[in-house]
Amino acid sequence: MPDFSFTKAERLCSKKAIERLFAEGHSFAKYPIRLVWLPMEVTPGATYPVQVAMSVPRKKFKKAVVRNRIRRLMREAYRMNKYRLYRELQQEEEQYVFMLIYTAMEELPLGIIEESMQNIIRRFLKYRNDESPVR
RNA sequence: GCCGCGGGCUACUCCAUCGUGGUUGUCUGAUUCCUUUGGGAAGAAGGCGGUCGAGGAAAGUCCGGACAACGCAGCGCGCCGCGCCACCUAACGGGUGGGGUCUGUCGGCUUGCCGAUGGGUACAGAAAGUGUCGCAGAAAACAAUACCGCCACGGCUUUCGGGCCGGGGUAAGGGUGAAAACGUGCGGUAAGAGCGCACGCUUACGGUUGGUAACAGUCGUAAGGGAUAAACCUCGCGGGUUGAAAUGCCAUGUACAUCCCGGUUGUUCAGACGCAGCGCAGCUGCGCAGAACUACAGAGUUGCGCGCUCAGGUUUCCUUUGGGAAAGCCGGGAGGGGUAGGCAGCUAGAUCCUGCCGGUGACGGCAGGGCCAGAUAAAUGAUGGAGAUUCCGGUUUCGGCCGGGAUUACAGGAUCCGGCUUAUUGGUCUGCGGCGAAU
RNA sequence: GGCUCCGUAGUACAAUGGAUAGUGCGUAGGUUUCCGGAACCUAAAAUCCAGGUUCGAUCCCUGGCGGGGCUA
Repeated sequence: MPDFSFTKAERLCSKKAIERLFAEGHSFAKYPIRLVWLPMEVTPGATYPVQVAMSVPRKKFKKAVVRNRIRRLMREAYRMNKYRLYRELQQEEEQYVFMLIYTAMEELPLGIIEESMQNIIRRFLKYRNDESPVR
């Protein structure tokens, strides 16, 4: 049985790292989520191959309750599917930081978000070595 | 029972699995330190278990505080806020009770007042001064050059009813306007007018009665006065500034680095110490450090000014002996560099619940019990089941049964409280008014 | 988190508390021209919302809504 936990070490908390991610990262979108990603130097002590942050734009969702709800749904979808990502990356010994941005204009049910998350993980694993950089 | 208006309370419940932030117990334990090499101490992270984990508005950030930092002799001017009275409160622009005023409903009649019962109310001063009042209207605030009208007088005219012209009187009537300078009656008059009188109304002042007071009643005197202060303003009261990104500590890092601007003055004085001179008791001079006053350009006092406080005042060189230059010191500014990590602040408090007592009430007092989020790219979610509520469809022996759906609205802590405002679904309790029925 | 400013036609801006809210550009129609441009004429089109003060509100006051700026 895969590990479904989602601890602090798996979250992206450093302000510097986030700034670097947006400055140098690559991205692609699969409705309703956009992924921004950046390979990092491999540190030997790291227990997780990916650190991730979720974001819901305030411009599209003015109410804090709605933003919180969508972010929780995104986190649930990531939590249930991240094992697919870890399985491959832990063999290759690669290190990445992710930013998941919600791009839809309305709140969607968990099923659609989860499906999109699986698609994004699959696409990332396939194309991560030949994506062109953004910005 | 129905309808309308107002107020209070509440915010689906339980179980299982996965996941999550704090805290705590226990186990494992990277790594570091000490060491008598036996061991001991600290401890990132993780496993398992216990326990707690968003709101009535957490929102808007509109008021008031707590708390913190800096500041604080005092005075004047300005600015901002508040504004019936009393009380509550830590405080308030909030609340409670009362007064005035406006207004809805009902009843009564003397038809514009009284009574009952609700609701609203930024409600000090317009009789200190200034400003404004478009259009209409004769006139819009020291009343008025009187539009229609009314009136006498003079002149002309006449069909003898009157008509026209002139300079006057008149604000009672018409008309205009949101607003026209007390109301009614009588007197008065050429016609009129608070011009006079009676009754009444309003306002101011003084007395008096009730009330803590606002205010109300009453008596007397005076007056008859447009509105606007959410126009300027006057009066009274209050206000130091900033705001948890405050503030303190640790870590990282540079540099007591660079550039620009301004300032760095004099006088007086007693005593102590050191040195030198002399006529060696002592006196004089110089030095060191000190006190008082003072000039300077600043800084602080966070709207400004006065005032107050603070700090700078040394060294070297040049010199025409007036001073000048450089460095140091003090103050201000520019630009640049570093960190954006951790700990404290940070959650036990004007606290919550229950009961009793005081008060019309807001609220206060006493007793007992409870601990109720502390995150920091920021924790509450997902799945399944049961109950409850509710909606739709079918069925019915009218009790229900079956199937499907929804669980809702508004909405997420960010230092913490007290209010206000705004958003809002359903349920429930309750006050008042009306209608209907029964007794 | 705190502070501050603003909201008027499609757009950029005006408007002592007072008549039918004005100007430029734009839009639509017309005149002119062989056609178009330019010019001229005409028209449509707005005070963010809800209350209050006032005889009367774009303006004054209160409360919402929306937008911008400053502050590390």
